[in-house]
Amino acid sequence: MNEHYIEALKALAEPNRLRLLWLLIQVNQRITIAEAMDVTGDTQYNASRNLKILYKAKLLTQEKQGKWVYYTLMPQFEPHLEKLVESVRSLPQEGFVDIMSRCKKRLSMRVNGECMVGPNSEEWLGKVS
Amino acid sequence: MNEHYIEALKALAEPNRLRLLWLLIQVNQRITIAEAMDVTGDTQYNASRNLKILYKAKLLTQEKQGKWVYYTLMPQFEPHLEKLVESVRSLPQEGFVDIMSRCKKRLSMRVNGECMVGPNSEEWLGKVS
DNA sequence: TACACATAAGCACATTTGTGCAAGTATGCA
DNA sequence: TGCATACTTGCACAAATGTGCTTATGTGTA
Repeated sequence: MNEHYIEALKALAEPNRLRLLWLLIQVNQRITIAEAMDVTGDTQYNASRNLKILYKAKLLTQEKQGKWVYYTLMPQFEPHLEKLVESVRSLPQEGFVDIMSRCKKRLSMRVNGECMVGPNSEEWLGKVS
Repeated sequence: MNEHYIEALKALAEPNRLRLLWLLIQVNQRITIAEAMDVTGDTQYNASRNLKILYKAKLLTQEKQGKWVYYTLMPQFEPHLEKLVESVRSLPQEGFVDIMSRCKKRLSMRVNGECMVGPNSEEWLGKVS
């Protein structure tokens, strides 16, 4: 009954995942695992695993497109889950400014809203060096 | 920075503690460990430990009075924490009806708003048998 | 002072959770 | 058809977390 809610709380009670969801809320945009890796500096395993955990907690939707997997913020309709997401949304930006600018840089490499290059590309490394 | 927030999420991501906080929100009343034990059926150790974890996460306040320790919902002023508590408040009552009636029974044993009897008292066992 | 009782703390142990490494699946492109 | 690339899964292991049992602390009362 509220196992679903507990699962969402657990998913968020980990700094990397909280950061990921915060990002997805703020940029209001779907994101691939490759992009998440570049932005957070996480390994491929962790980026994939953490996004999947948020997905299983029904906080994100998943959408496969060619060789990319896009994750998007999932709209919530039950009041308690809606408020939980709002709570994350109102987290102060303080600790997130760096991540936020990296994310914007990474998303600017899109073409027609589509991710084009994989993780640790030349283009990306040039941009953030 | 948001370690405090993470700590609150972790504190809530456990069914017994979520239930305790939900109760404290709903009854809008301080509660002793003895009363929590009777209401939830938890052992003394777990009731004490879980209330303390919620207290350390700054979701409750603690107040010692004679041999009793009262815990009370702590008002939140930062938006993200305020909304987190509101999220718990809007959890559907479904799974909590039983606990809620037990809690009201237990609180009706108070005298002038003070807890008088310890856990597993004759009076309590008579009431719920 | 001695005793009863409410709560806290220490220890051992099982379960869960996070992480790195390595192998597997699936898609796009030459 | 073969290869590079995006992502997933399985395994081993360390760290964190939940629980029961027992023992300590601290308060009220006779």
